[in-house]
Amino acid sequence: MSRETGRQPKYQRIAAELRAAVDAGRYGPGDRLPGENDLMAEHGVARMTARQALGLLQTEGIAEARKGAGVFVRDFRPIRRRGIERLARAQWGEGRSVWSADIGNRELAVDSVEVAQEPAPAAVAGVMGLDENADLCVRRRRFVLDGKPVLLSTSYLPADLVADTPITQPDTGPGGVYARLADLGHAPARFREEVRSRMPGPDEGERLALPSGVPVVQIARTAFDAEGRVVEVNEMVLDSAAYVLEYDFEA
Amino acid sequence: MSRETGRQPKYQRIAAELRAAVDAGRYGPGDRLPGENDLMAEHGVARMTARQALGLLQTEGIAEARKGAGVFVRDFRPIRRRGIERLARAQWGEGRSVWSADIGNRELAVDSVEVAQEPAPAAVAGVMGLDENADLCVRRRRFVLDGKPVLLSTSYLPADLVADTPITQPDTGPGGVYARLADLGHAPARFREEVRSRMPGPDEGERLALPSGVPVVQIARTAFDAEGRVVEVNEMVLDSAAYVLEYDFEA
DNA sequence: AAGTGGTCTAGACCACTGC
DNA sequence: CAGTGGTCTAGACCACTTA
Repeated sequence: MSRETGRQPKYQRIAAELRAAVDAGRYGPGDRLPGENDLMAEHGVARMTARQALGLLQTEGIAEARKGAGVFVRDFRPIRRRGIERLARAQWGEGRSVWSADIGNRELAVDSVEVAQEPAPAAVAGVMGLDENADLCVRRRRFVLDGKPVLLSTSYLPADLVADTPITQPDTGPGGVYARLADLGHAPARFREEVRSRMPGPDEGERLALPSGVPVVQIARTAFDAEGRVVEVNEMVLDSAAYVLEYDFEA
Repeated sequence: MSRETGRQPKYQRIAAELRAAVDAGRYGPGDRLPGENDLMAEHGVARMTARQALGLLQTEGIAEARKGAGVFVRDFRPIRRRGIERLARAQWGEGRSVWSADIGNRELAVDSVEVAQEPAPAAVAGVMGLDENADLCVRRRRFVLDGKPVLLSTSYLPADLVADTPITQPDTGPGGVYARLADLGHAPARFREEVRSRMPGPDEGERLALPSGVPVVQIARTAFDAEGRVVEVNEMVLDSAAYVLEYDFEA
């Protein structure tokens, strides 16, 4: 009878109903939601309308479609990435975090490494105070957690600085790139991290195996040595559903 | 003749073509892109297919639809938010940033203030070490830049600590909440910021006037006084297209 | 083999914007 | 008022997953 639906598109009403059901716990992480056919029958709408409703939940990161299988509730169990190790644990101790996050038994591993010498992208050249097209050593890595890719890292270093060092090799040895920079007398002394968020490009979405509608976090980390020279720029692209970034600092 | 299109859906091909045109600068920020009717004619596809292509660009944050007007190229001119003021300017100086950002003449202003006493949300109660349902002073604010809302801030403070102080008033006086906490002998000494990104809920999208497909950045800032007591939790939701977060720190 | 989501068509009506 | 994007229908074929 009634018609108390208000002036809201059908697909939004359907999405709101499903969203409420998830919030209320009637569907938990990993559970299968009603599919297109279910919604068409329940609400008497066309396929495209049911799709719009389910698409909205995916856009919001609540649900994830798996071809041929169904639409499922996503879970959010992020890695906690501490930007400032020095302060983190010592001063506070654990347990005072807003978002719980287990790193626990799960293992973060490098999936692929690629080292090349390339001309500097404009933004990186600007930060380093180089000419565009000046050569850089570029290290690209992909990190996987439990088999799922979660982080793309592209590290830029001045080619002249790192020539003929292990930094130009896939395996940089114990302590990694920063230890090798220290060997060269250019240990990083300060860092600047710039953080933003956006939707992935098609290439990034693929390399991170992202369900559609999941944003990425982009971190541009600049490393300065004691003299203030920029010795590295590292551009990272993170699956936003996989990470919480933590920064601890003093007033 | 040929059929060298590869095995890619039409709407992705159309979107890729538009994306390339934007990247190549053939469409600049604010320019109008070909609309649904244009794409239907040019590519000989149905309306829904043209819509999918344009929808993809919006999902990626490249374009923004304006009802009745057209689809336009978005621009990204973010505010630079410095997490760690103490270090930022003194040690480096400006100009070594990957993403340029002007704050310049544009003014960040508070749009609405709302103060209330409410029971603690579970996550906040946990951080503060309180019982759930313990009363908190809750301050909700919205910030606008050039008339566009960019930040929603919800600040939680222990009700007993701030009772009968200006903190319970909309206007907290010079120096704001932190100055008043200092007056009480609980000046914040340390901060923890937890940063994540996700798609906005429908309410957030509306309150921030977000075009569809734009993610938000969520910051949970915990303030500790010198004794380690949690004196404030501030949950912020930012328009990701409006902000770059910067954190400077030492190795 | 049955069911699922992914893509696509060819129509339609509406509200809104811009002139 | 003409054009735009927003919503919606009623079909269709395909690739994929699950069993």
